[in-house]
Amino acid sequence: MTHMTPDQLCKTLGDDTRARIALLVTREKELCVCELTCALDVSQPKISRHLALLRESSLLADRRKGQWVYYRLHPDLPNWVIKTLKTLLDANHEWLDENHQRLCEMEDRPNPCC
Amino acid sequence: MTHMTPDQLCKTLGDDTRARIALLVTREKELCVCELTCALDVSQPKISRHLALLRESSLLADRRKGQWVYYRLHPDLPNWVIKTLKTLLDANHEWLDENHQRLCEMEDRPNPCC
DNA sequence: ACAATATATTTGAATTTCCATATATATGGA
DNA sequence: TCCATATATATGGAAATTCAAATATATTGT
Repeated sequence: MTHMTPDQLCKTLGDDTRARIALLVTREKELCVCELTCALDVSQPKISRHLALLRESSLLADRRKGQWVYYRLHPDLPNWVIKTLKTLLDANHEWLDENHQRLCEMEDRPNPCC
Repeated sequence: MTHMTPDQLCKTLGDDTRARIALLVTREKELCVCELTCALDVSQPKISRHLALLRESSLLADRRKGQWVYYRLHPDLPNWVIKTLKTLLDANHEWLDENHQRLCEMEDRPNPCC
């Protein structure tokens, strides 16, 4: 996406699943699909579909590492987008808590971090 | 709305018309329906419908003053919502510029300010 | 009461979004 | 090559969203 507008960013984040993915990734720096599937406790195709939208909107970037595909915030995001994500994250840790918990308790994580 | 979540806020702002209204109101403190109709150059029923959504999501509050109805940011908004709006506004003045221009050039404004 | 202005709501159709299910593709190990 | 795991995509239908057009309501002045 050449130039993200406020409504485009918000539309991308205006869905429970995508907002949780985006804020978890903002918090954890990098997560793979199976970690997100576990953290959100939804089906893999559903996660994958929302990840595709987040990718297409240039909010997330992906890289494959072996059998896993990792998602992170897109390195070219304008500062105001990062700032917005951080504001949302900082004020809503409680809202994300259940997802974060499940992530921490996940077994056989590719890269356990907590 | 008892407790706004990030995805709910973003969903409300995830539409061109509503994002422009919200950011213009954030910038100008208070605007009436006819000012917004002029600034956005869209039909009155369209503005009114989106204002209803912004009202129902508790993002905006309204007050009637004579024949005009003024909209402002809802006084009970949590800080992170205000902060998010200001971040979006500060980084996107250019995006709003055309609307702001039309507002300034509007004739017979109830309360001209620029 | 009537007319003019400002704002809100309803209706119906078109479009978009979302999900579950099924299936396809990619990688690594045996 | 075959199988298991990880991830992506296609399909079809339900639900939500959006708009234009028509209409309703509220306020003010005459």
